[in-house]
Amino acid sequence: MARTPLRSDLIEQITARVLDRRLAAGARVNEVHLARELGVSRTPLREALIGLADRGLLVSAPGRGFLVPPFDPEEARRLYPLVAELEVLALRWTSPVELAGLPDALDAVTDEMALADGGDLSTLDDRWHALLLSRCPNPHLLRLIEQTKPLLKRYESAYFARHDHAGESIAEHRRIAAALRDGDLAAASAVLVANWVKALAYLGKDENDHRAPE
Amino acid sequence: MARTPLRSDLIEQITARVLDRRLAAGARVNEVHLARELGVSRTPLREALIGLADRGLLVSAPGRGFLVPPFDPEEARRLYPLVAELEVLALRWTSPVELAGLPDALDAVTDEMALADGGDLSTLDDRWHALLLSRCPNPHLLRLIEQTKPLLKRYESAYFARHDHAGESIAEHRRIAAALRDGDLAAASAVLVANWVKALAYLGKDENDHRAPE
DNA sequence: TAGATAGCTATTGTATGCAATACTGCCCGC
DNA sequence: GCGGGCAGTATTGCATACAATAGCTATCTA
Repeated sequence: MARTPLRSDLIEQITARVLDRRLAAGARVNEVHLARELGVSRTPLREALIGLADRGLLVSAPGRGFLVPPFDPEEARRLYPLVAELEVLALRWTSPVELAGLPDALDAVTDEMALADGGDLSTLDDRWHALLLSRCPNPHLLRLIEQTKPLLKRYESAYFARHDHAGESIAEHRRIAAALRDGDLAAASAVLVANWVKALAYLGKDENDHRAPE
Repeated sequence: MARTPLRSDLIEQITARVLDRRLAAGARVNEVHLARELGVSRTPLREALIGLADRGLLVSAPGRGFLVPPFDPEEARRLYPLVAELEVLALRWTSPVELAGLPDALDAVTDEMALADGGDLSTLDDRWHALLLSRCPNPHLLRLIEQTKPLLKRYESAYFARHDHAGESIAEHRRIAAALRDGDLAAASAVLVANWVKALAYLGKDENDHRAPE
């Protein structure tokens, strides 16, 4: 038998398709077609779809299967502060000594960001945030964060591509690391929230680009 | 076809079985037996199990199916503050005018609690908290809370039964409602967190009763 | 011509079937 | 007596089959 269930791989693949809009916002998911395309049967595919629906990346319409939720500026306005506050909470629950050990590693990733361009930026940003939270001892909080971020990334995918604000974001990352070095959790949290809010602000500029074609 | 998918009912029924320990902590879930017992086939049952595993109420052991996670005092110590902080966040994001409209309805539920006894207390407590959060405009945060509470309830089930602290909890509920009436969000939040933390403290007293039989 | 309706197809929701792994008990060797 | 290995069974994971609804098209009616 498979030592890693098919549905795990499928969740990743389908998530990728939602994020890069091969599965368009507002579109229904045809189980037979998608199963053919992914080379699996409907059973594990449905299991994956259910998992994604539980996380909110898909919605289940009884009798009509699953569909990709339409883009909704309001939803983005709710998701960004939510992730920001969850990350702050994770920081608050990380022991000071663990936090003190993070800044060097964080800055190393930031250095990479300064050299990288375009598509890599988003990946490195993910790595940076994952590292920031990596010492939080509350696995349930981390699970909630991991479940929520893909929803946000759907909106964020255009952020790094369209706006040349990488420098700004990088500077904020360094400020957060510096604050952690000083043991100033409040300052780190403030900049962290600002970082997320700013991402939302940039997003708002071209929110119409994200609407469902209808 | 079913207008409400079977898996929804199954999730409720299985959740109930986990909470009242008909599905014991640490035990494996036998899909064939459980499907027979619930009168459905394995397919929707598995869908329900996967949904529950996504929420953390079950864990998936590749090749070995699903099992009920063992009780872990450490986990309880993480879950209670998490739910407390999430509820505070929900309160923070509820508009002041909406909040001002809540206390009367909240106290009505509290009145019921004062009259009720035993098993009903937990249900009423749930109703009270649901009402408290009902005006929060962030559906994703509410979803996270709803997903997390069952995990906590597994630990909490002994709380209301074993300790005669109902009066204390009721008093705190009234203090929260009063603070909301005064528009004092900080005070309401503080008591709310204290309420959750106290629940955890009581829990700790007989945590050994919650261990898995092994 | 616009709207309703009936029949047909597409698609989902559930059940069953099949293959591979994990568990159990027993036997054997040490 | 005890641990390792082997055969048989139990159980999972995936695939397929079936039944019922949702949606679409075309025709009919007003």
